[in-house]
Amino acid sequence: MAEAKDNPLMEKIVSLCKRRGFIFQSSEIYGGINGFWDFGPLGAELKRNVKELWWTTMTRLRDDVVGLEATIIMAPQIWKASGHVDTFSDPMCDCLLTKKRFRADQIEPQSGQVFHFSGAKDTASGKESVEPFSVLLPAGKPPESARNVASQFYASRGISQPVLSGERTEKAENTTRFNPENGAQLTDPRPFNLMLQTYVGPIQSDENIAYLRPETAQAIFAQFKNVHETSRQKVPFGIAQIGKAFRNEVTPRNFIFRSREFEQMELEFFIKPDEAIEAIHGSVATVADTGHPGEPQPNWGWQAWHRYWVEERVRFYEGIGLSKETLGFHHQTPEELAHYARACTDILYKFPFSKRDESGEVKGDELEGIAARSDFDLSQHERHSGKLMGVFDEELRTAWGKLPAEKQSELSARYYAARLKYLTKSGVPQEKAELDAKEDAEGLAKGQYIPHVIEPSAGVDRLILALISNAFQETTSTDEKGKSETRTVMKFHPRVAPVKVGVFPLLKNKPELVAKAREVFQSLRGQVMAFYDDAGAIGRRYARQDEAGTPYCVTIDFDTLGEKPELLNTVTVRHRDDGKQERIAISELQGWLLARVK
RNA sequence: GCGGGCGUAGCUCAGCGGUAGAGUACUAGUCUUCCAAACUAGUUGUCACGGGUUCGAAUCCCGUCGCCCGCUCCA
Repeated sequence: MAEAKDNPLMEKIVSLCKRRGFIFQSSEIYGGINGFWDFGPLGAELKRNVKELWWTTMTRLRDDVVGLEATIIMAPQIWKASGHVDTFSDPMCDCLLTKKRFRADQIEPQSGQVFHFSGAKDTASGKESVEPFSVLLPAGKPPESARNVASQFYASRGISQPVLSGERTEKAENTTRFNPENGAQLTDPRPFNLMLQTYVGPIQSDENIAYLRPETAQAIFAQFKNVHETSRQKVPFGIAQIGKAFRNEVTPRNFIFRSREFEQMELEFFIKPDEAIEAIHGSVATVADTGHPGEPQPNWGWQAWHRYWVEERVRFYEGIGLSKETLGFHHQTPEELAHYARACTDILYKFPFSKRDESGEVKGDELEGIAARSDFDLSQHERHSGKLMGVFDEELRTAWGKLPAEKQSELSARYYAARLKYLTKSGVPQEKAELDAKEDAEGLAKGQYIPHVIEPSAGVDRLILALISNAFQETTSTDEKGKSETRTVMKFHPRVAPVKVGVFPLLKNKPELVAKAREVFQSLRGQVMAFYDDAGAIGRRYARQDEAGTPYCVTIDFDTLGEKPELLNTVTVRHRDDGKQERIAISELQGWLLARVK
C-alpha cells in the first residue's frame, strides 16, 4: 500500500483537471511525454479568457502599449546576443560517489596523486565489480583516505566488504575531473542545453541549427525599431506579446508549473534613461516603496516605472480573483540579480506545493517577474547586429541646450560611466569601450539614447494553475440519512470562468420547457460562453456546473411559461458561490450577465 | 541526471501467481416543479509499454515511458 499522499490537495486538483477536461497529459495514449501538457475544453476556454484579459488590459485599454506577434524560430544570432546560447548551455559533471552535480567550468583545478582502481571484490559474498574508479589524493593526505573513498564507492555498488584491486597511482596537475570535496571521480562533462533545437532547411548540419525561443522577450527587442517607427509611439511606450516559449528543463515539475513548452505574456516597456529625465525635468521623481504610485508622470525614472508596473500587475491579479493574501513577493537581492539588472520583483502565488521557509511562512512560487533591465537588451542587439537601436528625443535635445554647463557635464559623466560599465562588462576592450561610451554621452547631449526597459513577464500556464488552485473548494456535508458527500466547487472569478452560464429546462420530459430553454440558450451563446444541459435532475446539473466553475445557471420553469402570469418570460438565475436564486426577465438576461462577466 | 514511491474502467481504488472487481461517472428508459433522489437496463479495461520466468503473470524479474517526493538543475 502506498504511503499517504504527500500533497493531497495537489493530487485532487490534478485529478479534477483531468476529470473535467481542464488539462490532460500530452500524448497520453502513448504513455505521455515529460513536461508537455494539453488544455481540454474547459482549460482552453480558461486560458483564452486569461490571455484576452491580459491583452485588453495591457494594450487596448492603454495609449502607450502596442502589440506584436513574432515567430518562435528566429535568427540564431538573437540568442547569441541575448546571452542564451552561453548561459543556457553549461556542461555538467556528477560526483560518482555523492551524485552531487557540478558545473564543469566552476570546478577548482586541483593537483595531487590520482589513485586508479580497476574494481573490487566482496570478501564475504564473493561479489565482484570491474567498474574502474579513481580518486584524487591532495598532497599531504594519507593514501588510506583515497582507498577509503574508493571503498565507499564500491560499497554503493553493492559490495559491502570491498577488497580493492588493480591499484596504481599517477601524478595530476590542475585537474577538474574530481570532486573538490572528497576527491571522488566525476562523470565526463555532459552538455546541458536548455534551448530546444531544430534545423532550418532540409540539411541537418551545424550551420542550420535554429532554436525554439526560450522566451518571447527577445523578439520584441529585435523588432523594436520597426514597431517604434510604424506605431507613432514615443518613449515611454511598451510592446506586448503573448506566445509560446520552450525550455528543455532538466526537471519539469509540479504539474503545469514548470513545463518544456509554455506560454508567456510579456511586456517590454521602454523608458528614458534617468539622465534624460533629469535633463528634461530637473530631477527624477521619487515614489513610495509601497502602494500604487498613480498615473504615470513625465518625470518618472526607472524606479517609479518599476513600482508602477509591479502595482499594475498586482491589480490585474486581484481583478481575476487572486487576492493579496494569496500572493507573495520576492525582491531579488543584488547577488541574485543579473549584472545588467537594476531590480527585479517577483510576484508569487502560494501554490499547494509551495514550500515553507525557515520562519514557517509560505512565500509562494513565481507567477511573474517585473525586471528593470537597464538598456542592456537593446544595447546587446545594437552591438551584435550593427544596427542602431537608439531613439532621438526632441524634448531632450531642446532641454539639454538650456542646461547650465556644470549640469550638462555632470549628467554626461554619469551616462558615460553607465555606458562604460555596460560595455566593459560585455567584454568590449577597455580602449574601445571608453571611445564608445564617450560617443554615447555625446549622443545624449544631442537627444539620443538607447531606451531602458521595464519587463513584466508572466507565465500563462502557471497563472492557469494558480487560478485553478485558488478556485478549488471542497465541502463535505452529511445528509439526514447520515451519508456524507463531498462536493467540489471551482470558484473562478466570473471574468475568467470557462463557462459563464448554464441553461437548463427544469424538466427534460416537458417539451415546452425544453423548447424555451433552447431558445434562451441560443440567444445567449453568441454573447457569452453558455452551456446547455437537460440530463439528470436539476440539482445534479447545478453540481456539474459547480465543478466546471460556471458562475451562473439559468433555469426555465413553468413560471417562465406563464403559470404565474406576473412571472411570464422570467427565469431563475442561480449563483454558484452561495446557491442563492433570483428572478430575472429574459429580456434583461444578456445585459445582466455581460455586466458580471466582463 | 541520481535516489525513493507509484502506474488496474473517465475518476477514486480493491485484487498481489489460477485468467478482472467495487464505488462513482457515463448512456437509455420510467419517474421527477430547484441543489449530486430512486428504480431498471446497459457501456467502459491490450491491468502504462516491451521483454523474461512459469503449465499459467495485473500479481515475480529486467528494461522503457510517465506521475509524485527528495537532491540537482532552473526563473
